[in-house]
Amino acid sequence: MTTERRRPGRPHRDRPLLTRPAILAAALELVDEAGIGALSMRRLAGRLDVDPMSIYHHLPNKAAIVSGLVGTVYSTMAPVPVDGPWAERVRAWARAYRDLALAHPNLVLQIVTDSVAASDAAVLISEPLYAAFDAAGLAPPDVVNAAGALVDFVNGYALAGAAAPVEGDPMGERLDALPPDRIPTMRRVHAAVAREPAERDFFSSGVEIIIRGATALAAGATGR
Amino acid sequence: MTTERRRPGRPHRDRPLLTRPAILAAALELVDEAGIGALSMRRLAGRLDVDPMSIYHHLPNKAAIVSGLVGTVYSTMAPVPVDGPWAERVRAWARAYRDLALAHPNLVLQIVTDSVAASDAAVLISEPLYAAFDAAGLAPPDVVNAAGALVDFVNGYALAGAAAPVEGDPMGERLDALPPDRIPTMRRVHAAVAREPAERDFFSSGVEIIIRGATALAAGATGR
DNA sequence: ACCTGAACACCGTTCAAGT
DNA sequence: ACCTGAACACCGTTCAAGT
Repeated sequence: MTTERRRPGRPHRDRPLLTRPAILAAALELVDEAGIGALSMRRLAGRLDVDPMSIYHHLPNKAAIVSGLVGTVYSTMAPVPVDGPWAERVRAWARAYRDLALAHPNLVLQIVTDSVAASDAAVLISEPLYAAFDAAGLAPPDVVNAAGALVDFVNGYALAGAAAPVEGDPMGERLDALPPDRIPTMRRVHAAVAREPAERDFFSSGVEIIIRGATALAAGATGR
Repeated sequence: MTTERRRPGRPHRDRPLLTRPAILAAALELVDEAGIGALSMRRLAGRLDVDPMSIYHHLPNKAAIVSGLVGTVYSTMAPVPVDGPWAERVRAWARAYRDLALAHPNLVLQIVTDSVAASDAAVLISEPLYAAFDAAGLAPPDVVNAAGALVDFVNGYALAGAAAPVEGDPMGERLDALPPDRIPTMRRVHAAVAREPAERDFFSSGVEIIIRGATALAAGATGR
């Protein structure tokens, strides 16, 4: 009935107790459940039932764990169609990237930061988006600018969605608390929207704005 | 010649040694110089030549220091014209907000996160942007969507600019390091841009895309 | 009211010691 | 090669004690 005490030394197994995937899986669970602040080497080790220092034999440091986590999440991005109407492919890419980010709200900050730091994994997932804007007939600089604008928009959106999950009408309450004369337009506009909610959601509208803006920009650049 | 030793007790002055603004100013210096990771109560106290615990008499905790910092930065946003062509006002707002964020690269993450968490200060600065899109004649839902898309874009852009300051052609090198068959479009597009750099910078293009997209969306919604 | 200093419960990481 | 455990240099914050 005595709890077995772990002893140092190489484990007598053909397979080691600890593996990189097992560590990352436990870390992702921890972050999903308790937030990025709860991810510490000691807590993670506790969850794996192992000495904190054992982890360092598989991942060099905590930063490597976090970027490993982000890489794992990138690898779950849903596939995007490689043919069909280009605008539909842009929409599909935006949805897939957003879903990836929002699947792990506690990791959004790291996902977004890594995406803008342009790690290999982050660069790779952008290819279908470039291909879609390229298929639209945009000139190379326009492809880069349109894809960048869309990525930045989704990054900003994901950050907002994760930081301030919407319940009821928090924006309305917040606006009511501020001095009316400082934000007349915001109050009026928000009141109008509250009376008659928009038929298209905020995310889709942002994507549509960028799709139409990119085509307009390209048309204008080539002389209309 | 002996360095004077600090003694506990209320200081015999008409003005206290420590004030909230003095603490925030020292904290901002610390963050600007050494990064957000260098901001600790002990280091900050050292810089103020004070016991770490003294700070807690002016700010309740470290989180309050960080949000105080963000608030200070918001308060430095350059004014945006309240009349003139609406698109020009949108451009001016975007530049002012971007400049605010990039003025303190080590604080960008906090600025952006706070902006999406919609603190009072973050809401207040958006009023001129709403006013500009309202002046453009957009319907209320379109105003909200266009302003949101622009804010999210600039947030994403600022994050990218701070996380990966561009030197030389890092994107080109990164693309060269990846398997060519995985990113054919990105390679081709980037090579074309490298040969003939775009005349308009990435940030301005993003803003322009959103301005044009918003007007196109509004025109389409009203039946044309 | 405002400042100090010891103490508590944590961190990430290095290093030597086990098998 | 892989796991352990003590140790080092940090954290944020509470609490009692000074004036």
